[in-house]
Amino acid sequence: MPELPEVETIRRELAGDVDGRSIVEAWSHSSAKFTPALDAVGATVIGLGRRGKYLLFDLAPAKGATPDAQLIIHLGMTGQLWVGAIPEEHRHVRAKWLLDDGRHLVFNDTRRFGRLRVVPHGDHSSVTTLAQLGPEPDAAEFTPASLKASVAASSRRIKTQLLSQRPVAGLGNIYADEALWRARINPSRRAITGPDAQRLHLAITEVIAEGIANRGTTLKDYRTPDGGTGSNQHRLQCYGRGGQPCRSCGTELRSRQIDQRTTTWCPACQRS
DNA sequence: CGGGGTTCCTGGCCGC
DNA sequence: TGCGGCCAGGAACCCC
Repeated sequence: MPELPEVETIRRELAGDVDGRSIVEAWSHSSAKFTPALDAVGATVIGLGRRGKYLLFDLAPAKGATPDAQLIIHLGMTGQLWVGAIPEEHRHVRAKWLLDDGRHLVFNDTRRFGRLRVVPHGDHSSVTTLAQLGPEPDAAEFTPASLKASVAASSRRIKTQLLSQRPVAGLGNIYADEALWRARINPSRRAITGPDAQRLHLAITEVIAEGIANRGTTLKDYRTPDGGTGSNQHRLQCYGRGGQPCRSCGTELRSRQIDQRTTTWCPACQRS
């Protein structure tokens, strides 16, 4: 499931193929999640950015002009994005844009949890999670103090809060479990101390940076734009390891649902 | 406005 | 072999 490291890897590898390209025509699946793809026809892509798990294509009316719109794409669970041909096995193309170099920007999404939209440039008010998104993990505004304050503003469980994208942007189920394990914080906690916040802040910045360095975590569907896989799945210490021994202390890791998400933790290292 | 519940989706896997 | 049931889960959306 593309989280920040996967989306950032896609952004880096896709940017050179779309920058400066005009969109000649578009096609989309009939779902309202994808039909806004057609709104990008006629525009020129003059930059590719990212906030959290959202890709932001800067669109201008002409090459080199100031952007007046943005194509926002969220990849959901199984979204894939690349520039080039559409091989036979990709049966779940949900949108495609013909570029002025004759190639297609392709959005393939098996389970249709992804979505996209074209908005006035910088106006994210119609994408609520994006509008309320917390700071990037590597931003100066993201500090142990900001993390502690954000968590204190709600009484929900820490795992739930991290997935809400408000204390910090970009964590999904994988990197949230990894960060909490590394910081030795129980996912069911509803408040954190100053030292907890220090450890969790460090753990989040580390797991995200390492995920990017490893070009993302490929468990099943995630692919980079060139069709390759990430390698971070070989570095996971906690996610998906319920019933197996903790890599730190040997205790059997436990799993249970928190807000309908499978959550794994070490009952010894991550005491309540 | 925060928070809880529901919904969207397909494919892989399991047991019968 | 076929098939029903279950599971994976990010975020929009509705409602109180």
